Amino acid sequence: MTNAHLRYFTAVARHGSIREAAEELHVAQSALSRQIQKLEHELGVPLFQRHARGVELTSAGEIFLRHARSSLRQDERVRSELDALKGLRRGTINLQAIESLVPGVLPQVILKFSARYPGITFNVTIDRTDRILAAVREGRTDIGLAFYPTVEPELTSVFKMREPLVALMSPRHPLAKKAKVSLAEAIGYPIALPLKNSGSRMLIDLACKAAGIFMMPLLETNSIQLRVQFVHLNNGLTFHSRLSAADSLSTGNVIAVPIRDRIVNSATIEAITHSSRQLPLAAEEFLRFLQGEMQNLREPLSNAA
DNA sequence: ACAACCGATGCCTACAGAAG
DNA sequence: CTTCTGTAGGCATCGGTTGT
Repeated sequence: MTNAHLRYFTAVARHGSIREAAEELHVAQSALSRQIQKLEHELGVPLFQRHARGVELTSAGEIFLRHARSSLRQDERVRSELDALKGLRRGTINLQAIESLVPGVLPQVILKFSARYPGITFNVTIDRTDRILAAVREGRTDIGLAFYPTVEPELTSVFKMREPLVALMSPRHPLAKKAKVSLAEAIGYPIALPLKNSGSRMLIDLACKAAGIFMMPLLETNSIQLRVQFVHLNNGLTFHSRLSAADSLSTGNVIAVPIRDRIVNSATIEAITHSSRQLPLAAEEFLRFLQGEMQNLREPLSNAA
């Protein structure tokens, strides 16, 4: 049984399909099917039940999956330690993050880190908080950067920073001159919200529920840019985390006003890892680096765009 | 009934390593 | 260097299932 067998097996388990896994692995379906059969023959037990629309792990498969994942992680760790020993500092950091970290944080941090460790490459996926947590839980990514994540026993919050939502609006908006706006004031205007089950949307809904407010959005979208355009053209309001707002503010089309609400202001961005998984050295080093950089970003929010 | 999709399989090639 | 053997993987195709 080789490392390739374990990679093949975990890919098929993840996709629930030999064909899809083969696509991901860039091998032919037939080759993958054969390797899985070989693995099953070697172990003397079927790992998958075959169906017309894919495959499903057997209970033996479930047990073997835990072994395979832990074995692959251990292998990855050993490789990165050997690389470190050679002084090469090679490796790839797998990262899943929320979109709001794209404009003002990730490119700069990755660039600075790459200048210090040129041999390390990045594989970054942008997604919603719930999917980021699932990716960390299932070992598909080293580090998750999530907005206001729910605490789970399998996950560890390595560090967090407070990241209140702010209200974005046009500089000509009637609420633009206020030092703070309440959610109750906001509902009098056209509102654009993130999609349900995004981290920031769940927080807004939670805050509205606690305040006894019903917020009816005119627009729901996962596009930050669309929400900012909506606000700019429509005299409306939207809510962003402070970091993503900073980028939109630089255009001068919108301004940010803090929100008077305890729940909205309790929001955090957190770096999440798997509780029982030892990270590759490169990922560990990046996490420390990121924590330092994100602390440097904590600057007062300015409305003077 | 038919198309689309799935995993399994026959046959083939490419490649690496061992033996002569 | 050549030949043999084992292994992995690709192409074409088959039979089974599912949705229309």
